[in-house]
Amino acid sequence: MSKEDIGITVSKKDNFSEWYTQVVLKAKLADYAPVKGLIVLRPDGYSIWESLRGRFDKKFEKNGIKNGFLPILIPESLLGKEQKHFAGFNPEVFWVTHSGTNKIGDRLALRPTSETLAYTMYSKWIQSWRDLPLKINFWNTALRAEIKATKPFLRTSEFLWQEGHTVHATQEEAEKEVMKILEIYKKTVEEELAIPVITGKKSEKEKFVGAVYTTTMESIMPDGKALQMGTSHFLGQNFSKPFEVKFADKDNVEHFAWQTSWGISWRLIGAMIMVHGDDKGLVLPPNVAPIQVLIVPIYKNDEGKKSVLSKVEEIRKILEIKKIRVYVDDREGLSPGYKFNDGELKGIPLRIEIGPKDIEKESIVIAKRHNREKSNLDFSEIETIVTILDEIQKEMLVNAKNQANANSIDISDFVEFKSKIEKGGFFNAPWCGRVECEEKIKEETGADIRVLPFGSDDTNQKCIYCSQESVSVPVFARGY
RNA sequence: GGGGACGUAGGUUAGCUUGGUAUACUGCCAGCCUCGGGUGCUGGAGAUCAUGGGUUCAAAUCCCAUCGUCCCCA
Repeated sequence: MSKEDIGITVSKKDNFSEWYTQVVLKAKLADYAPVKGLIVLRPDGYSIWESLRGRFDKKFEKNGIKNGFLPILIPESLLGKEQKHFAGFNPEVFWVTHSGTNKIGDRLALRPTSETLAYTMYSKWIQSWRDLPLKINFWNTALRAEIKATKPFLRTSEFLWQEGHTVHATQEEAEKEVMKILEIYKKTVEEELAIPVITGKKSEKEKFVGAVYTTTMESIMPDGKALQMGTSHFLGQNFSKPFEVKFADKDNVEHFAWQTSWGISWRLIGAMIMVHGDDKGLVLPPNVAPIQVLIVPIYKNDEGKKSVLSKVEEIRKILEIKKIRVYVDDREGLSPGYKFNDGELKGIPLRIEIGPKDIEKESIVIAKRHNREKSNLDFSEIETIVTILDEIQKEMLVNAKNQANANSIDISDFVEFKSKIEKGGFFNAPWCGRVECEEKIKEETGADIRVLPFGSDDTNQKCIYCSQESVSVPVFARGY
């Protein structure tokens, strides 16, 4: 590896896939595990996850959702109880067949998702209307054997996620919950990760196996491909019936309950990398950055070192009182330039440079990561860094929105659709609502219906494929 | 589902055609020098050449098998 290779060696524009992998590895977010399709999360990567998790937990808690923990093994007999669900997941289930040298009769699945296990428990816990609603969230991992090419965070055979499972007395309440969760997801992703999303429903073909319907949030990546950012499912009574999740109502009549399930995964980290990163490496939104401010002290000799470092300490204290996460890079034997590049590779949102010249002028140099702008800031204005970080966070969302808009088009001609899909993008195209057309479009273009955005019903147009009357204008795209 | 590439030090890799005890850079360690955009010098540690078998006086190199990983396209 030459010196240049410490950093990112390909441009995001020319080789997106390679660029992405390099950022993940070189920014030390994750590394490949010795088993195909699995990755190891390193502290910088895990810290982002923890931070995101904290933001979600706060909102879940406000909504009356508590955290629990489920074991990882599910007996086949349970997993198979809801047949469509089982058929959907079976091809990618890892099975545990032995305990030590003994063969296990009812083999055990490493959970691909936990509906069947959770609802087995729920049926024990719920007897009365007084037990409802029951709202539990689980932070864990799920395992799905990926045959397709894997990619850190985006497609791995084991992934970190949360799966929430709620139970309600009425259909109306359950459906409200589905929407409430989707709103929490959208808000959190936009506010914390600075990634705009489009929310709506999945088509019948793309919905979660076992759900009545699936709501989703989708984002467009810079390479024009769509990424599913999170889903919230209305399960109706599809699971409560086979799993006997039922309760006695006030009138003492027994009813099957209404259920929801929903999840987001560390894919969100992958999305964040893709949307914000650049040729210098990772770019982190301040809200989730493990380190928000990097301070690089610059000095020529011991005397300069002393005065610079004491000033640095002063600044650090001011920032820490303001609850800003600060790291002083006082590593010996490394040049400032090295430290600048290192901080940029890791995506630290704001860098402070302070040397003898600055002490003299009573100011510091600040460099913003997201637009790489440098400017001066007086000692007396250090506290405004709180506001600056806030502005960065907002600017990143605006930039991402512009990027997403530039990648979305309204389209009503299939020939044009086919010719333009190669370059990627979100295509808003009218559709008749029939699965045959959906399948044909997928077959001929590789694009599927990512989302039927809320409010996209439209009967005044012609289906882009069959020209029959449209029912809506979904977002078509090729996906990850 | 289809196709391709690869496995040699922590990382990237040379050597393989034509068999003869492994090359460099980077990273790491120690010391010195430096420090406003990936510093320089000196010294040092680090490799059962993926695994198993075969051919041979001799295998990273040739042959067979196995395992593993990555990438691209639908």
